[in-house]
Formats: sequence, C-alpha cells, structure tokens
Amino acid sequence: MSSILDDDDFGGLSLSQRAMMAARGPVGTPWLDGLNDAQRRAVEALDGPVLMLAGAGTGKTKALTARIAHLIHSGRARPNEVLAVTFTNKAAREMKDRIGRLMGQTLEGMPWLGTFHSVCVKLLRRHAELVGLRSNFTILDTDDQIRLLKQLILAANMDEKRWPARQLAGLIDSWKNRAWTPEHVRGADTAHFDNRGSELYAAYQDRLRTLNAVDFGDLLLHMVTIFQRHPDVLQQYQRWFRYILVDEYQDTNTAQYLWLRLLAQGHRNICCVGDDDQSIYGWRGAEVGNILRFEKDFPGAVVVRLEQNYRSTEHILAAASGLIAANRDRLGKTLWTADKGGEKVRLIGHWDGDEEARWIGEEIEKLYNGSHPLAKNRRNTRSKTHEQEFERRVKNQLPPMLPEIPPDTLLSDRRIFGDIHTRGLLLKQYGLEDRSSNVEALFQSFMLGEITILVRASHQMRAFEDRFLTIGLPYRVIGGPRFYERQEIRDAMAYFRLAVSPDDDLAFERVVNLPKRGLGDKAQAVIQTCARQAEAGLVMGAKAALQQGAIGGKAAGALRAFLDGIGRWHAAVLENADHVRLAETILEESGYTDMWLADKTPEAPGRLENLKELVKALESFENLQGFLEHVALIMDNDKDQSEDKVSIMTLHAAKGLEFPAVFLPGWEDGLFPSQRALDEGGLRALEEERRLAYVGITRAEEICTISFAGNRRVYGQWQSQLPSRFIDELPATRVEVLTPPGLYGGGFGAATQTGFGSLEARATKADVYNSPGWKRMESRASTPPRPKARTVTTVDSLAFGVGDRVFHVKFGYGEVIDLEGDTALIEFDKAGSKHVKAGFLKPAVGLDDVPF
DNA sequence: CACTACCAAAGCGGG
DNA sequence: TTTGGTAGTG
Repeated sequence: MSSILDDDDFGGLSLSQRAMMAARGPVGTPWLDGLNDAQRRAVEALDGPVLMLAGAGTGKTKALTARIAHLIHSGRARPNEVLAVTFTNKAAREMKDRIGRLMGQTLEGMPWLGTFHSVCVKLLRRHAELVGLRSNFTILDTDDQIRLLKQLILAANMDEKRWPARQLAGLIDSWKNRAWTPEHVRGADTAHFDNRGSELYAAYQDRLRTLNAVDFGDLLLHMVTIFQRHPDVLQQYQRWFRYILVDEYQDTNTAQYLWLRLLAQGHRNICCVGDDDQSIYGWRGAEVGNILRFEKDFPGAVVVRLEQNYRSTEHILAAASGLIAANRDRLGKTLWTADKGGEKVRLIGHWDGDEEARWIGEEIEKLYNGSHPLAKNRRNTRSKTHEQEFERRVKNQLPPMLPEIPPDTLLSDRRIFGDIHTRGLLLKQYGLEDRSSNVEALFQSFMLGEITILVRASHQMRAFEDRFLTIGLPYRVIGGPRFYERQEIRDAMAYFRLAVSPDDDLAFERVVNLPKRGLGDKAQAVIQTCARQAEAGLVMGAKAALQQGAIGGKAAGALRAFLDGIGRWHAAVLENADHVRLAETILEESGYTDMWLADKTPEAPGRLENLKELVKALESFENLQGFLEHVALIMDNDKDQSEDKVSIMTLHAAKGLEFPAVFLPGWEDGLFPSQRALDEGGLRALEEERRLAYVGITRAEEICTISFAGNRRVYGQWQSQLPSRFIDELPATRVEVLTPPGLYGGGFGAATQTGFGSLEARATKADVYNSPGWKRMESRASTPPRPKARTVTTVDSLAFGVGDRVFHVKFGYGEVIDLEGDTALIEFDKAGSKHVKAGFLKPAVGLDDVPF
C-alpha cells in the first residue's frame, strides 16, 4: 500500500474487527432474517453493478444495511474498504446505527460511510495540494460565500442591485453541480450575469484559493478534478474501495455521478439505491437521468425492484400510485401492500387558508382525544410508543386523555384545555367526562408525534403556527433556520475562527465592528488597503495601518484592543487552554455578550440562550478546532425530540419520514403545483411537482388528508385559486370527499360523507364543487374576503391598558403586565414574560375572526 | 459614524 | 405581511 493510503482509515484490522472476522462462520446471520424475496436478491447480489429500485416504504434501508453486513461478514471487504454515501447526516447516522445493531457491538465504525460531502472532505484533506490548497482549508457556508461574492461584484464595478450576489451564488453552484470548472465555463457560457459570469466565477475560485477555503460545491468538484488529472491517485482509491453503495441515487447531481463513476470504473462493484418517483431535487442540480440511465452506464447490471410496501394502507398506496402514473418519464413500479382496506384518502375544500388551519387543528384535537371516528378505527394500535406514553402519563399522574372539547367552546377556553395542568377546572365547568382512566381510548388515539402537516412552501406554515398557538396545541417546525445558521451563533463562531486562525479574513470582516467599535466602512477600507500593500491578511493590514498612523483617534484605540484580543485568544488556543472557558472569555472580552444584554428587542434573550447552548455544545469536543471542523459539515439541531408535538414541515423535508396521520394542505394550482413550475419549467417541472405530491401521500401510514382553500393571502394580497390539478388525478375510488365544514362554530364533526366514486374514475374535484357545502362557499366567492380587523389595525401603546389581552405575531397571546412608554411587559401564555414594543402588539380577538 | 425611513422582494434547502 | 438592505440625515 502506498503512502497515500497510510493512516487509520486505511489501516489494517483493528482488534475488534479481527475478532469479528474470526467469529465468522456457522453463526447466525440475523441480517438475512425477515427479508422478502426482492430484498434478499438485492442483498445477495454482491458482485457487479446493482440497481435497487426501492419504492416508498419498501424497506430500502433494511436491504441496504443488510447488504453491507453481508459484504463484511462474507469476507469480501473489511469495514474500511466499503464506501457508502448518503445525502444527509441523518441517513448516514441511521445506517451506522442499524449496521451496528445487525452485527453486534463489535463493529468499529465504518470510516467511509457518510455523506458525499463528509467523505470528500476527508479525501480532499489528503490531496489538497493537488488543487492548490493546504490540507487545513476551511469550509465556507452559504453566508460567507455570499459576502465574498458581493465583494467581487463590487470590485468588478457592477451594480449589486441589478446583479445580486445570491443569484451569482446560484449560478456558480449550478456550474459546480455539473462539475464545470471556470475553464469549462469560459467560452461555453457567456450569456449569464451580464456576460461576466464566467469571469466572476474564475475570480471567485482564485479568491477561495488565496483564502485557503472551499465552498460545499468545491468538495466534490475538486475531488473530480483530482481524480481526472491524477490517474495514480484515482487508482489507489479504485482499489481500496472494493464495494460502493449509494443511497438516494435519484438525487445525485452530475458532479457526484462523475465522482462515483470514476471510483467504480475498475471493479464495477457499485450498488445504487433509489426511486425515480421520489426525485424532488431537480432545482438543486439532481439529475433523474442518472438513475434512468444506470443500466446503460453499467451494462449487465442486476436490477432489483422492491415493490412491497410496508408503510401505508391499500387505499393510500393506490391513491399515490394512481397520481404518479400521470408522469411519463419513469421506470415504472407496481407497489402493493398486504395491508388491505384502511381509510381512503380524505379530501376537503375550505373557504380560505385560516379556515383550513382551523379545521386541521380541530381534527388533530380529535385524533389526540381518541374522539375522532377514524381514531376509533385505528388498526395499528398498541404500538410500543403508546404504551410508553401511557406509562409516562400514569407516572406523572397526568390524566392520560384530553377531554373531548365541545365544538362551541370559547377560543379562550380552548387554550386552557390545551394546557394539561389547568384543564381540570374546565372539565367541571363544561361537565365533561373524565377520560383519565380510559386506557382503551388512549390506545385508539393518536399521539401528537404521530401527526404531521406537510406544506409545499414554508410561508404556509404561519397559518398553522398562529392557529396552534391560539388553541394551545404543541407543535414543532422542522427544518426552519438551523441552530448554526442563526446570526448570533455565526457571529460567535467567527470569533472562534479568529482565535484558531487569526488570518481568517472573512471572520475578521464579520466581527471587526461587532459589537460596534467605531470601525466603520472607512476604517475597514484603510485596513483592506494596508493588507493589500503588505500582501498579507487583514490582521497584519490592521497592524500596519496602526503603525503608519493611517487610523487614528478613537478608532485606533478600539482597533488596538480588538487586535490584542485576537492575539491573546490565539495564544490561548496554542497553549491548549481549556476551550470552553476560552470561548466564554472571548465572548465576554469582545463585548459580544454585552451587546445582546444591552439589546432591548424581544429576540435578545433568546439569542443569549443560544449562545449559552453553543458554549455547552463545546464541552463534547476536544478543542475549538475540532468543534469548528465538525460544525462546517454537521449542522444538526435535533434537540427537543422528547416532547410529544405535532410536526410541521415542507414536503421536501419529509422525504424519508413516515407518520400515521398526514395532513396535506394547500393543494391549489399556483401553490401546488407552484406557479413557477407552471410558468417556467414545462413538463419537467410539473412532473417534479407531481413526484412531490407522491412523496407527500406516501408518507402516510393510516390517515391521509388533502385539503385546499379557495382564497389565500400571499404576501399580504388576497388571491383566489382553483384546486390543484393533482386532485383531478387521484383515482376517485380511493378518495373520500368530505363536505366542507359547517359554517358557524360547531358542525366540524358533522362532515358527512358524500357517496361518489363509482362511474367517473377521475371526477374528484367536480364532486367537491357539486357538494352542497362548496356551493355555499362558491356563492361567496364573488365577494373577495375582507381583510380581518386584527390584521390591518395597528395600535399605539395608548390603546392598551394593564390587564388587557393582546396578540403578538411571534409569541402568541398574552396579558399586559406593565406599560412603560412604547414598551410593554407581557406575560405570554406560551412564551413566558417578555418586554416588547407596543407596535408589535394587537388587541386579542375571540371568535369574531371567523369568516362569514 | 449611527440611526431612521423608505423601498424592493419574497421557492422547495442538504452539506 | 415581513424582512433586509440602502440612502439620507443628525
């Protein structure tokens, strides 16, 4: 073995691995147990190219992990000779866990099981010099990238308003996804960005090289470049990685495809798993063509179709299959399930988005209560989680069930019902049955964590958040801005980066004047000039500027203090000082903590909390360097998992997940499929939207509810729209149309079932139109909805008095405790007490915001 | 240099 | 509607 492959991840067997290999033999092979025929074929076809077409819920991860276990156990490869790539850290983690469980504790991690990016980082660090980098390069995230590009745009004398850095970033990203270096783009692509796209791209890559930095796209691009230009290096890895496995192959872009193809060229032991029907990342550079072309790329490939679905009931699966059948470009699969019957997909129309949110809220309450007719039919009862939840409730002496909430309950009381502690009072007042001891009902009911709402676009989430805050329904938004993307965290990280490497110019720029030190644009320009003159980094430039007296007065003092700080922190890093303490010191000494302490905005306390959490997160790392290295690639924020909450997320974020009950709101033309897909993308884009719809429906195990609204407020403007064309494409026999909800107050539970679905195979939408409730709504459609009072009224502080109920967009409802000028102290029902500007408050409203 | 006022734009988002 | 960025002012 050459020196290229000379370290732990390529080394010989560890003791435990040897032990494991030795144990091979007639002992059991648990990973082969419980596989169906197709899965077994996919697991046992070890050599040569294999394409595993795995439909939704067909046990793809099971097959994939069994295959790895089988590979290792059969002695074909050692754990560190298997390359297995995924797209997300979550998927990688899950695979690691499952393999560990399959093979027992003896398996010492597989170093080459990870995301495309994390594997590439490891490889690139070894060969950085081949693309003009040092092996300790930093990985820029999107934020850094944009700021860098902005500088380049300005330097090129372009109007940054007409040519926004974001757009350039997208352009460069798309080139990198196709594995195009600046040389490829030059000449080939001049039409973009005022004809200067390729020029700026080249400048950007140069700049990155000087900064010894890469962006995410570079990780793959550089590796492809290295493999193409250095056959000797490529050969080493072709030999080393004896088996290659790829998850979610339909999501690979061209760069990833090339990278894989180069590595697999020798032995062709590559196994790709994917589902062309779930390709939903075309806008991010994914090429469905990669999976459609697999058999051409790898002649003689074994193709295995996993078609037995273990997730959804028959009706749900059939509805999804019927929908996706409208796509032309697909390999085609026939999913089936042994789980016959179950509930049909439910379809309901609403007057507007708020009513949709209200209806779904009520549905969820009923599912949770066990009072929903469908909850009572539950088939998947007595899952382990239910038993655990039951035990938890008993142990904490919490009533296991929420009471059934009468439909005419006042809005203000609903909130209290939602609060498990104060609910008892209302039980009496409303004369409700105490279902505390009703174990059967508990098992029939749904836990909140079993329920999800999947939206097309993130702005749809707000209606649900507003509503759930109001009725006190615990929810969790998945995939919002992540922890490490928050401003305060990124600021703090910039300080840490400076401490580790003072020549990190991007970090320097981010925090020179944060908190405000009087080092504004002018001072920074001087520093830049000095740095350029000295051909050195900004820290050196700043020192030079001070020496030359180019910066004087107050600014000089502040700059000197800042530089001293960096020097001190860097020295501490070099001395291996306790990094947690150091981090705290940095945040203190730099004045960053004080900045937020002095900040009066309602977000400030939360930001301080986050900073504390950041420092706490440091504890699990050896030092600051290790932490920074880790964070660039893994930015998970998976805390808060323990509480039982409804989850709200986008359809994209839901891929790979499953839930017993799924709500799919907003199925309207223009929203889903999105207007952009309808306008620009042609058939291709429409088919991708349809796949998204397919992904949505196939997330559901037992209950799937699709809904649409006739009117919706988009960016403050009311818009009317038609139900989604995808609704027409659902096979009518698999759909149950609910009449629109009753109008005032109650009646939500009274939604009757219209008999339909025998003659016309695709008449679903028309049926909704013809249902009596929709007629009523339609007659109202000529009058555009009036904006509700609470959304247009702005009120100054004088309009409130102590004790008033108020509403805040972020924090929900609360009570005024104190007033001081334009600032009010509010005790929020859900968010605790906070000082907020009165301008953010609106008077609380009760039921009078119901339309009609 | 910092603060305020006004204006434009707003897709899904992993690493 | 909200958010972020820029231009103009104190």
